Amino acid sequence: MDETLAKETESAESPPQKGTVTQRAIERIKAMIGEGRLEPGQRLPTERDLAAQLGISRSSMREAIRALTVLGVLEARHGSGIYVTQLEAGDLLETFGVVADLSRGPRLVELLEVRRILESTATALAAARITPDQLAEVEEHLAAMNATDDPEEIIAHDLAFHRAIAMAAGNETMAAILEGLSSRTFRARVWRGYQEEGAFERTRREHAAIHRALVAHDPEAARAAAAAHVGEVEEWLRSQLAT
Amino acid sequence: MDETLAKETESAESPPQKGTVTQRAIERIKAMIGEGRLEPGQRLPTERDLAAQLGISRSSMREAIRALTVLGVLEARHGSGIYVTQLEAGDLLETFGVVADLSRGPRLVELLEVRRILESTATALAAARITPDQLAEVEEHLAAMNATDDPEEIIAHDLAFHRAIAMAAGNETMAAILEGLSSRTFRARVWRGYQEEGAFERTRREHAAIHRALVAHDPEAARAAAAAHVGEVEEWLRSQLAT
DNA sequence: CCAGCCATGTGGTCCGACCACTACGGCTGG
DNA sequence: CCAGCCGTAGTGGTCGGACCACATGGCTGG
Repeated sequence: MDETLAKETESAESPPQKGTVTQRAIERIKAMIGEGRLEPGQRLPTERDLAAQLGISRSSMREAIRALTVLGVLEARHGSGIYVTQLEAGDLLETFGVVADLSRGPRLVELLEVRRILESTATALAAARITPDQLAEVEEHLAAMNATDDPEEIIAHDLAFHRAIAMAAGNETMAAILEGLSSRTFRARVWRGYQEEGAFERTRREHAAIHRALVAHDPEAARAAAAAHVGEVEEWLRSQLAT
Repeated sequence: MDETLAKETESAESPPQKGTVTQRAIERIKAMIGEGRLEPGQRLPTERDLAAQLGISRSSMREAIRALTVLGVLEARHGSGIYVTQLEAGDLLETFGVVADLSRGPRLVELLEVRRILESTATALAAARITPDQLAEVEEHLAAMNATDDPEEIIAHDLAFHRAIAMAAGNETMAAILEGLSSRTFRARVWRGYQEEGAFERTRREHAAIHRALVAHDPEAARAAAAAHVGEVEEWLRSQLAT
């Protein structure tokens, strides 16, 4: 019954001891992926095997896996196994939405400032590169947004409108960041108050301006229109804070 | 064998059933913070109490806590308790570094493109707003970087140089994002090859140009210098990919 | 030959025990 | 009386095992 000594014999480990066991496991797996020993889409060993390999309990290994799961690095399929995600921008930047959801006050303005910078550049790039097909999708959402007065639907198409433009800019990473910066709950929180001031008409005009610039393939006009569009919301939010 | 009915009797729960128990716990805690029921810095109930409150096991609750910990929302202090972080930009955007570390190939270029856009704007803002104290810190790192030839130290001061500028721009969120975009391992990976081409001299000149623009409080010059600085690395990396 | 069942293996959940560390308060010695 | 030590209760961290829910693929029976 004296299994106490069994622990001492394991002293031949490489990393002496730093941080919690789970934290080390997270780093180990991250390193495996970083070094290319685990390819995107590849299936990992079972939780039980992984735990055995790293010499930790299954509980700790599960915490490590859960952590990497919320980070968008791993994906667990019940009954099937654990897989490495495609490690695409969308996978890894999903957590960005959490930042937007939990930010308040001054930080919301900072977030919008970042969005203004990125969105204006993305829209300018889109104006130069957008294809007829992509332009058609943008127009589709623009029309759908003007055809309804259900706030939910308006927000959804507003989001899709900007997403389509970001995609046309040809930088998936930027598109994913902007997606997070405009996450559903974030928009809902801001729009509630913003729309009460009859800002919908102004929004419609601003969207039309952006659309015109895209059709004309005029990057500078697109940049200005997009910056003004986000800037409007930004200024309104700034004024709200002063209250 | 008919233990099937035992499940049906539990129908008196608030959330019917969606996703895993742990996932629900994560959302619940996130919601508590979002609704303001948990203030930054506040201490949470013990793991055991929290698990009991949500009607789940301690194991599942621990996974939820671990998930929120890696997201920078919670902080667990061994022997003391679990606390909500200050929810500042730095806390929540720490995970951004993971994206940079795990990205490869074309995505690295996209990442640098985002950085170029943000860094150039941040540097322009800094040129307009920087105070003598902040400028002194920038110069300190600039001098330290030129005074040594230890690659590790150079990278460290290079990072600090840009961080100081981002801080001077007055947008902590942007600074935190840029910090993640220039994470240690990310820089190390790129620099290894970049410096081999004797790019250090060019880097030094570019930093000097940025510094001059800051001293002159010339936003446009600062924007151009910063964009060129990041653009150089970007172009080099792009050429590497073509190989 | 094919549909449907079932054995197997996987992640998901729970339990209970113990360890490592912190914090706090009482106790001791000056 | 006070300072400092020390014990103790309480917390997060780790472990091992058991069982459940689900996915898969082979097998069986038609």
